[in-house]
Formats: sequence, C-alpha cells, structure tokens
Amino acid sequence: MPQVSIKDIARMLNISIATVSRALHDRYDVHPETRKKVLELAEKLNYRPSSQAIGLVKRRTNTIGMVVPEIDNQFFSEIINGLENVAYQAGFNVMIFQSQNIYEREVKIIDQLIGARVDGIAISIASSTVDFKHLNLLKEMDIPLVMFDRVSDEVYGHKIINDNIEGGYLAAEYLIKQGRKRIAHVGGVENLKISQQRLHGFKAALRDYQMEFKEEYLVRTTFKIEDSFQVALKLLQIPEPPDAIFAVSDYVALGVLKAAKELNIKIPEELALVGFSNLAVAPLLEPSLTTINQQSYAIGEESARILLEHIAHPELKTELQNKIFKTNLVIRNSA
Amino acid sequence: MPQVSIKDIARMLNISIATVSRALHDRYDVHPETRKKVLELAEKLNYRPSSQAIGLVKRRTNTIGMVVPEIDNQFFSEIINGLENVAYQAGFNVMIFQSQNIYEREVKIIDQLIGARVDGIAISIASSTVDFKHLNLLKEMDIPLVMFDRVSDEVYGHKIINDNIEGGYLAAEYLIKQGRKRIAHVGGVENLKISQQRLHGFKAALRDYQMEFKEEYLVRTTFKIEDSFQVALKLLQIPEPPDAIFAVSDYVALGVLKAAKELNIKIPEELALVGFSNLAVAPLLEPSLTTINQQSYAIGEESARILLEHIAHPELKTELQNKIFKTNLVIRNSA
DNA sequence: AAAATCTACGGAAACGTTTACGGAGCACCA
DNA sequence: TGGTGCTCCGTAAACGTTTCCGTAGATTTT
Repeated sequence: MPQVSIKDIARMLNISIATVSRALHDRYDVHPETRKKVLELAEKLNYRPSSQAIGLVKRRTNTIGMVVPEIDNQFFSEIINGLENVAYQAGFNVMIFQSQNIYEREVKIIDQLIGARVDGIAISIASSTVDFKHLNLLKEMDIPLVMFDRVSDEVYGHKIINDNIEGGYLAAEYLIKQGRKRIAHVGGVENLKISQQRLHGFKAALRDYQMEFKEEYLVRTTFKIEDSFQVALKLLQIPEPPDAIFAVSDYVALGVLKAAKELNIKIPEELALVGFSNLAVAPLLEPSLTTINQQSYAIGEESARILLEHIAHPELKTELQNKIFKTNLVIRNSA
Repeated sequence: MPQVSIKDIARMLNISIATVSRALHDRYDVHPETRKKVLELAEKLNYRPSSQAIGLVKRRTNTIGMVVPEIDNQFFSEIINGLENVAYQAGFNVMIFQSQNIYEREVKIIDQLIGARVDGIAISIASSTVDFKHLNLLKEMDIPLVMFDRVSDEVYGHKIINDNIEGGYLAAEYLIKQGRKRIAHVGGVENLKISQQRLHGFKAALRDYQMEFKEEYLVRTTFKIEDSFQVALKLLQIPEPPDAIFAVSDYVALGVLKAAKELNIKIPEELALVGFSNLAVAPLLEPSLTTINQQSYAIGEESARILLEHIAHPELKTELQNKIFKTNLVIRNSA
C-alpha cells in the first residue's frame, strides 16, 4: 500500500484527520484508546509524514541549503561534515549542491534553494562568480546567508574564513628563513579573495625581509592537479628557475610535485615546496609536504552555528558575523 | 518583500490565481497582455515557485535521494558527480546524504527521503547495516531503488557494482607472477560484500597458482587510513612477515604505506603493495601505487540512468538490472 | 436539578500550487 | 436573429498537513 496519508488513516478508523494528527503528535486532546489505534495503524501502514505538506503549513522546513564548488575536494567535504553534524544535532537537514565553479549553475542552485524554502543557506562562492545579485537577493527574501572560505565583500551575509594573509606570510617567511632566494608563487584564480589574500601575505613577507617580488615568479592556475602540473612545468623551465615555490593549495602543490619529478628536480634540495590546506595525504607523499594547516571541520561547525543562530533569532539579523580562523605552518620534508 | 506567492501576484493585478499560473507556464489560454503583466511583476517581485506546493499537487518532486557512507572519499564523490550530471540533464535534483556507515543514521535518512517524497533512491549501503527492512520497505511504497558498489542480495532493487572478484584476482595474480611467496591481504569489514568478493578473488588466484592461503596473512580493517596503519603495523611485525600485501582499498594501502615507512621497510623491494580504487593521488605517492582501477564516475552515471528509466516506466519494475563493471590492473612502482 | 467544567473529537481554514470545468463576451456566419 | 465557435478568464477541488475554534456528551460542582 504505497504512500499512506493521514486521510487514509482517518478514513479507515472512522475518525477525523484532526484527531489523527493530534494522536500522532502525542497531544493531550485525544483518548488513549484512540491514540493507540492510530499509532498502531500508522506503524502497520508505514506512514511517513509528508515534509512538503508540513513545510507548507509551518512555513519552515528545518532544512539548510549548502553550496560548495566541488565535493571531491577534501577541504570542502570536511567542511560539509562539520556543518552537517551541528545541523543534525539541532534537528536540521542539509541539502548539498555543487556549483562546479560555474556561475550559471550557482544561480540555478540558489533559485532552487529559494524554491525549496530552505531556512538558511551556506555557500562557498564559485570562482567564476563576479555578479552577486543572486546572493544579495537572499537578504530581501529574509533568508539567512553565511559564506565560508570563498566569500565576497559585495554580498550581505556572515563570513567565515581562514586567515589567508597570515598563511601566505608564514609560508613565505619560512622559505626565506631557509635561505631560499628565488621564491615563486603558484597562485589561484585571480578574482578569488583567497588567492588575493594568500598572495598578499606572501608579498608582505618578502617586503618585511627586504626581498624583491619578481613578476616572473608569479603564475596562476586553477585548483586542479592537472592544470597546476602544466603551469609548474613551464615555471620550472624559465632561464632562472625558482629555488622555492609556495603553492596556493595542496592540490596545486601536488601538480608542482609531479612537474618536479617529471623534470628530475630534487625536492627539497633543488626546490623547496610549501602547500596550503594540509590534506590527509600530505604526510604520505614523498617527500612529505610542508604546508599551511587550515581548519576545515571547524569552519563547517561554526558556519552551522552562526546560521542556526540567525534562523532562531531573525530579529538580530543586522549583526553580521565575521570569523577568521588561525592557520599554522606544518613543517615536513618538502621544505 | 519576502517570499511572494502566486496569490500575491493575483491580488496585485486583480486577476485570479489560475490565470497567473497559466501565464507563468506560457499556456495558450491567456491574453498576451495579461501574460506580460504577470511575468513582469513576477520578475520584479523575485517570485520563485514553491517546490513543496508543486510537489504536493503533482505527486512528483523530480528529485532523487542519494545515500553514501561518506562524502570525503574520492570514490564516492566521483560517483556522486556522475549521478548528478545525468540527473541534472534530465531535469532532476539530487539530495545527498551521508550515513557515516552508521545503521541508525541510514534508517533515519531513508525515512526522511520517503517523507520528502523523492522519486527514487540511490544508495551505497553502510558497512554496519545487517537488517534491510528499511530498504525493502521502499518496494512496498513503489519507490525505485538502485544500490551501487555496496549492495545486498537481501534487498529488492537494481544493483551496479565493480567486478570485485576479478579485481581481487588480478591483484593476487600479479603479486604471484612477481615471485612473491608470502602474500597477505588487508581486508575490509567482513559483512560487506565488496570485502568478501575481493577476498574471494584473491583466494581464487592463490588456488589457481597452487599457493596456500594462510589465515595469519588475512587481517581486517575499516577503510580509514589510521585504522589501516595500526593493523598494518602489527601484520608487518609478525614472526614471518609478508613480502606482499593486497590492500582492499587505496585508503587502506595508504595506511600500509605509512606503516612500512614507520618500520623502514622498503617498497617494493621488501614489500610489494597493491591497492584498490586508483585514487587521484596514487600516481603521486612515493613509490607510486600499483592498484586496481575501478570505475566510479561511470557507476554514478549508470545508476542515474537506471533509476531515471525506472521512474519513467514504473510499469516495468519487475525487470531488475544487475550491472557489473570491469576492473583493470594499473601497474606502477609499489609492486 | 441546574450550572459549570472537562474530555474527546470534528469542522474548516490555511499553506502554494495545478488543472478540469464552465462561462462571459465577442465575432462570425447563415 | 440566433446559433456556433473562439478567446480569455474565474471557480473550485485537490495535494497532505496543522491548528484554531466550536461542541456534544459526560462529569463534577453548587
């Protein structure tokens, strides 16, 4: 007997749907005998309440929508886990969507989330997104928004990030103190704030240690291993190649590593390498990867907390949160 | 103006909601002038249809629910990508949930998916699940089900897997042909069919080559790196340690690798290692990992196709599909 | 015995849609 | 002039819930 409703149960027991509803919710206004009959029949028929119907009348779905660039990236999947755990404990569901870094897809996802009437949205913005109308729309619709990791100042919402400037600084500083002279940076997509900030920290360290920043030592790539491999191949073959590289992410560092092996460049002797993220495989590589550790699980948890807080107290919506998590350097063998 | 409905638009234009609905759907029965006014106002007010309400009346959500053990596992996230892509192209949404390999969570997720009235479900069963009532319930409710990778014969539904027996056989055969004599297997959770099948293939190869299977060379672990590391540490320190290991997955192989490094055991000289999955990092490890390549993206695509087909033609529901994807050995430097 | 209170239930509106049906208004033709 | 057909629109039911309000009957109070 497929898809039983409260109406079916009411009809079969010759009582009203109101009574069935009350019985299922363990309300005072129903005779124990009746309640028992309802519960038993509901159990027998595998009754499952329609969250659509409930959402309609309650104007509340207890669901939060989550948008990440991609799911097959350990950093994001850890954030997802952190967010989910906190949300579940508060009785909320999480709907996960991937933008694949494609702007159009992101817009479509936001529309769908609005259509699904989620109670709040957590997003890490796609790298190709430069127009933020779809996100600022959420404010007008009274849908709480938190951005994590990939945030934008042009959007109205809470922000939770790692201290990318500090991370960039730490990486560069360490390479400098190791005595490296020709320090290059394989950076990320230019319009992404995390790329800008990590580069900013990198430059700041050079400046503080009176080292010149050379344009030819700055190249850009996506966060994909393959792209980074290609870019690194070129960089390592210029006339005066770098003796150290700060990669904007561990995935990028993996590409650099591959390129170095391809060119028979010894790490760390001939080339020192520092990544950013501290992936689970980082210690297992050969050489193990020196990298900036950034918090992921905690960012997910904090995003959920702030979002749930906002949902619970919409009246405080003007108080936008802005959290910055500390980073730290994890020294291994690649630098 | 938050959350505008079709009613609001109707009221503001002094027309009926039926007309608004027709206008929005570009139906014939509405005057061009009226349609124009409706569309403009809808646009201006940022109207987004409520998928809840639509789902209610259409008895169709165009959504499929997906349940994976964990998302921070490249194998599963690739399957997710494959499934999503096919589903999106067919106009379906995908709701992703993680069971974290916890049975109770899986049951709860299924209940929620039923409550959300998804049109179909794709699942990879949790390793701790031994009771399948919650899944067989779906048949009674006429909700199409496909299981991928982690399937069960006790459940009514389509099945899509890799040829794990073949994979296990290929791994063992290769180690044998390399002249290894003490070949061990670090296996997965016992009640999981993939663990059983890979072990089965492993044993079959030993038998075919007249080699004895020794109980002390079979150990078990979860699919986590850390657990596998611990188990491998012990295995590699027994009186007559193995000279080859077939790991039930690449994540397990990573644990073994770590243990070997810890104990200063040289790979592949003193220990040959073969994994299972062919993760993206496999070629980047030192030594690069010889492993069984299994299809993930394709499994996701096929799961979606079969599920959508079933949803489109519910009358054919008795024809359960059972697909097995080929595996192959990828030879690198660890064996 | 009448009045007040309590218990258990039903009626009905509401949430936001879709859609079958019917009908008003108009033009056209015989 | 009356019928026919078309265009455009409104009414209302339905989807599955929750919840406010009302009320019949039983029980208690005065």
